[in-house]
Amino acid sequence: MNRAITAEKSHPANEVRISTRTNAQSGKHCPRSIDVSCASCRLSELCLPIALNENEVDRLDKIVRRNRPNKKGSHLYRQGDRFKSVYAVRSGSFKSYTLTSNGRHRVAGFFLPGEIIGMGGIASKTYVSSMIALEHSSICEIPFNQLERLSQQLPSLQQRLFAIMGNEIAKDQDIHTLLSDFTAEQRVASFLLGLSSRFSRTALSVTHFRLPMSRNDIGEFLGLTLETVSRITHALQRKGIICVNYRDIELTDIEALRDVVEPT
Amino acid sequence: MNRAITAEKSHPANEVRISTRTNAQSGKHCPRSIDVSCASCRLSELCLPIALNENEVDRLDKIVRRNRPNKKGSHLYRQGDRFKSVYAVRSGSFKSYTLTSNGRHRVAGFFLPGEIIGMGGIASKTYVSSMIALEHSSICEIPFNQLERLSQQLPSLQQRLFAIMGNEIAKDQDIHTLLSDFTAEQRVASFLLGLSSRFSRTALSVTHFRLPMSRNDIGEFLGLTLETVSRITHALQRKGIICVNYRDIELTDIEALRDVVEPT
DNA sequence: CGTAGTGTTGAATTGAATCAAGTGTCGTGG
DNA sequence: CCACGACACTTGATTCAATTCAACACTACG
Repeated sequence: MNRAITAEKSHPANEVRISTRTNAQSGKHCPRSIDVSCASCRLSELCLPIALNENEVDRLDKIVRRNRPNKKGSHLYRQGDRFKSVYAVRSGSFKSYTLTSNGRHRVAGFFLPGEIIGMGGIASKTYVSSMIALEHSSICEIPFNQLERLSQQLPSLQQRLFAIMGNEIAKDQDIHTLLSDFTAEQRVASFLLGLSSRFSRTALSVTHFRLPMSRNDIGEFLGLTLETVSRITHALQRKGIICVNYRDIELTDIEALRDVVEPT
Repeated sequence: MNRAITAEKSHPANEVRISTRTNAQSGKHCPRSIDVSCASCRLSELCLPIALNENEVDRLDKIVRRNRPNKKGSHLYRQGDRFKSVYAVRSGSFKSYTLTSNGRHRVAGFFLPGEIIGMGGIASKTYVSSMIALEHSSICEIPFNQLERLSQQLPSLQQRLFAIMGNEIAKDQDIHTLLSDFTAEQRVASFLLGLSSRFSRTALSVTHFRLPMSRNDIGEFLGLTLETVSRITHALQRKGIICVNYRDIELTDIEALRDVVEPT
């Protein structure tokens, strides 16, 4: 049915290499390139640099490490590792998961470009979950003690950090609502809407995207089984609200989808 | 069965008044008193002042407002109110709740002495949940822009704030696990253990305490109905693991309770 | 001392999990 | 480049844990 050509697909993996070419449209570098500075990164309006002036971004830039891209399935860090850095997703996507006491997986969250990873480890000095790349991805590493020191000198950076962390806390409250109040159908609908709005900041289309995660991942995140996720997506399709083809999702009626989450 | 005399009960409500008497045992003021300084507050090892030196605590102390005690059922703030301050619980307890789209309540969390309230509002500049006193309680108000300014000058305060917020993020992940993975029995057991360890920092007994919240509150927090909470607590009692008498809880076999959460 | 609110308990119902069998897709190695 | 095998996904039948509905008991507060 849907032959999706997503933004991801337009960057074949073998195109990822050191590059200094500028992005034709925006004058900003493709975030896949290793040597992109914060000032020239296409994601600078989403990420840490918001509200920093040119000089401040330069100073932030000096402590950011742009590592080699992460292969699909590779770990950024593991639960229990010593906390050293937070990370900003540059391209691709990650999932964080914990191993529960009974040995089962549980997905704690998904992370898309522009989002900050690893803040759960600040207090305990230990990462509280493992982080794994869902596809070929790249990140910026920011050593936290340096970030702390710098935000001591740059009030707007400190402010930005408090805001990012406060936002994380607020977001977790929404997940709490979802898990304690919502039916399976509401959860899946809410999940798709959330992904859509997060994709909208970087992807080509708000209504048509490719899921980077499996049904099982979605289930473990939403507190459902993979079978239920599959059943629900197809039920939503039968109602004409979305169009599913494996990981290819098209939201054909966003209003109806919102109505599933909050019946009016 | 259990005639509980809790720490709370030993401070009759009418004892709460302006006072400069020092606490006989510790030389520190009773946290109920309105004019207790941070330096002399019994909770200083739990709250913001940890890791601050004398001079730093004094400067923090200057921006803290010690408001009149909150009556049971009174609101500290409401969902949607403009964010101005974070609060430290001095005595008593609070619950935060949100009104979901369908008009139902949902309890986001409970807050005990020494814990910090309101950080979800930092990013949006608006409180994301309402906060209500579960009993006669008192708090310290800390205007956030002043706190930000001060932590710009005091590295250890900034560090402490990052740690508190990071801890909040890590804690939310545990709740996520609880809600997506645990059975009703595991949730209740985990909830009781969590309360116990939090009470242990300020209350007289780790194994015997009085719940400040109703079965309905617990249910809304754990994603269960009040009937289920009631059934489970009595099932745990029948197994000899706890002893319930309305809001009076005694953990008679903590090891067995841990075993309910993580079967070995 | 009465009553509204809070908690307990039972029976019936149901939404999602589990168990099970099959189909489709994609990455890999020949 | 194609074929194979592993994995991901779909779909159906059955089971079960928790909800819902309902009636009643206890407590605590004015």
